[in-house]
Amino acid sequence: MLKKPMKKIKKAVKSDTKKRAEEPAKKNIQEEKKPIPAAGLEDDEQPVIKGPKGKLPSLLRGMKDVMPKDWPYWKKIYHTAENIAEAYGFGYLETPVLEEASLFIRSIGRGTDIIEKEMYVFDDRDGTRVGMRPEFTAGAVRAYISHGMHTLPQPVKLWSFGQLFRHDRPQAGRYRQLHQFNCESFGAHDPAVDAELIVVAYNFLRDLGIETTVQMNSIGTPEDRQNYLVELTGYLRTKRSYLCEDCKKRITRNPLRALDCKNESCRPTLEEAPQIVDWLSDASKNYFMKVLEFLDELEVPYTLKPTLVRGLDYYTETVFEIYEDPSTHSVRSGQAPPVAEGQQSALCGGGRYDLLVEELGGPPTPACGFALGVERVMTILRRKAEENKDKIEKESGGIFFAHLGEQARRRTLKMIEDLRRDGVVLHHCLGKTALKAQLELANKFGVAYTLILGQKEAQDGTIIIRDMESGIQEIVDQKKLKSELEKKTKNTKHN
RNA sequence: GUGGCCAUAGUUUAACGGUAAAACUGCGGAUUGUGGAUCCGCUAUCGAGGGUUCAACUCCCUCUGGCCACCCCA
Repeated sequence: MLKKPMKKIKKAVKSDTKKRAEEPAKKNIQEEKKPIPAAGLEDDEQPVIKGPKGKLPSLLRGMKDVMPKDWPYWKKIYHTAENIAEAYGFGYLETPVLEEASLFIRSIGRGTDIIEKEMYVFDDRDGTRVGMRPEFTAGAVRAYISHGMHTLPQPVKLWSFGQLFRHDRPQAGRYRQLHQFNCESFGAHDPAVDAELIVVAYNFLRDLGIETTVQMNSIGTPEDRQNYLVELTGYLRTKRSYLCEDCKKRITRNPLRALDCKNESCRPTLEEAPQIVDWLSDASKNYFMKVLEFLDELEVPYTLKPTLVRGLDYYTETVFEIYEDPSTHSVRSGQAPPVAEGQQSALCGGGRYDLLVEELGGPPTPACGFALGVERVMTILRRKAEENKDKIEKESGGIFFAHLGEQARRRTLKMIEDLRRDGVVLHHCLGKTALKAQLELANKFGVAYTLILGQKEAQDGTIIIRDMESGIQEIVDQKKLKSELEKKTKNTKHN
């Protein structure tokens, strides 16, 4: 019925775009791309009812819709995060997506990629320079200070879950709008705090069925690090000719990254490079040892990774990253896993930042935290679901309500309303009159039972309950419907 | 930000320098009280713009988008 009009609309759309295109045909593309502040609104303000005008705006690069079929995964991840965080005594904190840009710049650091090329920054209508949060810590610190949380019993433990924005080049497991599960612990300089955070992240992943290993390092105090960097760059410079092109660039840009070089030819040189551990003060070394002891105690598997540094400026002492344990990947002979590319990137990263609170204007407050990439976890869960064919998504169940005849149709809504109030998950389609069509739908929804209310039943005050698997039907008094359903759904649940 | 590969219906995939084929899904139907079967019908001017050509989805360029590597990060 709708086909013809649709076709017309589509054609109209096409010809419309063609006309538009023809007029400014001589204009080059750059001109068209110029921001058109007022005109930008015009299209949107047209009444949409008449049909689409022009091309459907595409999804912004690096953005992603969460579709109904994705939701079971999201739900699972969110609830796992919630359960874990609250079990460990973290309180939920939600800070705004928008903050003064300077907050992020000051905390993350001017030279970092996140600030230099990834943060979404713009002037608000009142001229305030605002940034969309590229990470959680800065906002949490701001909240800690501005709400005077240092007067609360320490440590103050906070967890957050939400979206972040980074104008990065999209890739598998990497988006411009991303979600993180974030935990912070303020006010305690205590190895147990670091260890607890790691355990929270580790257990979260384990609860989701992901086996991981933690990579640990300490980068000491800023002074330790500075001294070490001088030494390291000095070393790399002397060995310059032995290094690959990338590493040569890294000497000035980010010497610590060079240590991580995957290039075989660099390895011998880099293995002899000075290690940061040797440049830590005794206090830092001691502290780090204690963190590791706690991890041993907690039976968290970890490896030491002297090359581990974090990309954010505020870190001090303990830093860690969590990766999926490669040995747990089910390897299919010869074939590369289809979706598994995200495995190389860290699922979680974090560390201690003892100076940040004070730097941002708060009282001197040690702190530690981690961030966990939800999309990356999701990639793994998806892959696992595919491999094991255990579908989280197929939570079949629920009930379909079919009706037949005017009288029944009229009563249907009311009955559905009552059932819903009792927590029954109901599907129905009042628009369809044919019972056949309704049963077809019921089948597609995958419900366990279909209720059939026909003319006869409507008059008798009865209703049919049809078991969709066996096809067995029974006629029940409408008044007994609730109790009958309860019985049945309980039974199926126990099965 | 740099480099490589890619872009056809909702999805997965064909073909061809002369206006596109199929599968799955969806919707409608096969005389309104019975589903998961079958059959029939409908749904794409081929990501966008420009160029070459009598003619382009098919060749070239630009843009946009996707994937991957680097970079970086979660």
